[in-house]
Amino acid sequence: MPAPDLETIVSLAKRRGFVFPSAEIYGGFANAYDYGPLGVELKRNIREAWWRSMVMERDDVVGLDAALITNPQVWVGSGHVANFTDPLVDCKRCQRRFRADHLEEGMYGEVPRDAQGRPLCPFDGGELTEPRQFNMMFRTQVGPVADEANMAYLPPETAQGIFVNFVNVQQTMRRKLPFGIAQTRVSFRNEITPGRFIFRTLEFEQMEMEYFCMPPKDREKPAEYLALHRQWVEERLRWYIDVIGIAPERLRLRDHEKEELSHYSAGTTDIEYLFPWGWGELEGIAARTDFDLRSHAELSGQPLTYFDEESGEHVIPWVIEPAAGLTRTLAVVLLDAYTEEPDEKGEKRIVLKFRPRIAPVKVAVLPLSKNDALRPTARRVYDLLRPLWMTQYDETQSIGRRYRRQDEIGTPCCVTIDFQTVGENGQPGDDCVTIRDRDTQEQVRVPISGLVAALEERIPAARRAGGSACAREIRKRPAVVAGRFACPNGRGQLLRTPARRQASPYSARARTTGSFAARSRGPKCWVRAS
RNA sequence: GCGGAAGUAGCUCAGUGGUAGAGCGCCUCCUUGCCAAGGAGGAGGUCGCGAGUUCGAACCUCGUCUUCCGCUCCA
Repeated sequence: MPAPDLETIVSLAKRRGFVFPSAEIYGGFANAYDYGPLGVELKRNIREAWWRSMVMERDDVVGLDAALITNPQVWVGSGHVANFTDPLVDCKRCQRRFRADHLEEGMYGEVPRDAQGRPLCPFDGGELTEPRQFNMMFRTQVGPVADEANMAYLPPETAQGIFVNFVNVQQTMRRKLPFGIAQTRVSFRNEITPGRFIFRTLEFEQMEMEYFCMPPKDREKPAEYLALHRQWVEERLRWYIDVIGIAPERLRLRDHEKEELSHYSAGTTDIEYLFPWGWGELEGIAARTDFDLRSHAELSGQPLTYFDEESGEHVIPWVIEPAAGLTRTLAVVLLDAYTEEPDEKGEKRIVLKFRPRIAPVKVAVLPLSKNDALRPTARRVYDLLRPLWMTQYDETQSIGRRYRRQDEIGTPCCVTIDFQTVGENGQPGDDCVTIRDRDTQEQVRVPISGLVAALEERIPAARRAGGSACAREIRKRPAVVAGRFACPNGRGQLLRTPARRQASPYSARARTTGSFAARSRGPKCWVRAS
């Protein structure tokens, strides 16, 4: 079905406790949202799925959690103090807004000018306001005295905490290139533009990884480096399709144009999603070269280098950065999971078809009716499941209504206790319950003693540290079909054919790089979770 | 930040100067034995907030906050 419009999702998100406008009792606050009981679970599940794919299941990436408020020099070294500032001018006549530097750089062609040579509005020649400096970093101060010496920034991105810790991590973890450092945390940007729901907010959570590799032999033609960038682009695209379950037809890759590239980047590819308002960025995979390490080394005076045994030289690693938006992914997951289908009576059934591992609530325990005979057994089943999965118990109103409630929050399995379970009219119960599937609405009857095993078929096992995939999902995964990956969720072929494994671009580190390739491309990654 | 539109119950909305409303949802009781059944009852709104006009304002005026659309911006 086509993607729902944004209002449908915003309304559902609030009605069911996923996302609330922030501080609603005080009239709200622009570009800020609060995550409700289901939203926090959904967010946590996405974050954990990322961490699992990026850190736990890999042997070449380690984690980090750096301070948010830190030495402001970090943001000088990163270039944000200088480059995150836009001089803005407005046309007094038509109210259009421009960046003063864009006018001077000829982005609008030859700009009309007044007698003093100052630029005028390129559209109607109106007078422009004086430029106002606008830095998108939030400032605060540390300690009781509010002066410039105590000034600090809230981080506008996640990457810098990783760069400043490069040597610490590399040495304590005894890492050889290539390796990565991953981090998920909140970032802050003083956006002047209202966002669309949680697509653009003042604070947002990012999931970033910096992948450090040997510098190319030829800075100008870093073919191997760009090939590694391409590998990561494909790896990350597959994550959205295979792990999170986003429809491939609503995902695309977009390479940044030269003019669009950031000050540090040798190339950036965005993974975009088809939002209700058009394509929008979900994740950017940037080839950051050695910009950050070099810049921090120069400013701090500390060498941020890696000693290459083979050549006997200290080198500054080059970096690939897959930077994903966690809160954006959450918006996409809600949009993409939303389905409406007619039921038998022609009524609308709203279902959030989350992947089981992403679903905020995994199981609902529902006695067939609110009857004292059913309750003790139902509570016993609830107590059995609660330590294993996020579980809800509901006995109010009709069973059909409760199924619909669970459909609307995307609960994959409902466990129903009926009179056959507990027995009636003097007949003994069979101690069996039914499991009702969210998507097919089919039911199977299983003994309570086998309930956990039966649910593990459908839901990733909570006992295994969050679980990666459920048994049924793993069985569904075709490895490689005729040399091409097929999509495990049955939605067709992936967008790209995996290239033949090529000779390692980093001959000195062939083994490590090879393991990257095999892991990301080979069939192993499909069956890993079993 | 500019222009336009909007803000009334949890959600969707009606209500054009004179008693605050509907449907759905939610809660309780009864009923109900597998996909949003039915009955009875109930909670919940100083109509975004503040000021003004008026005998009287959800309604008119101004300000303000928030949201949406369009610009603009987006390392």
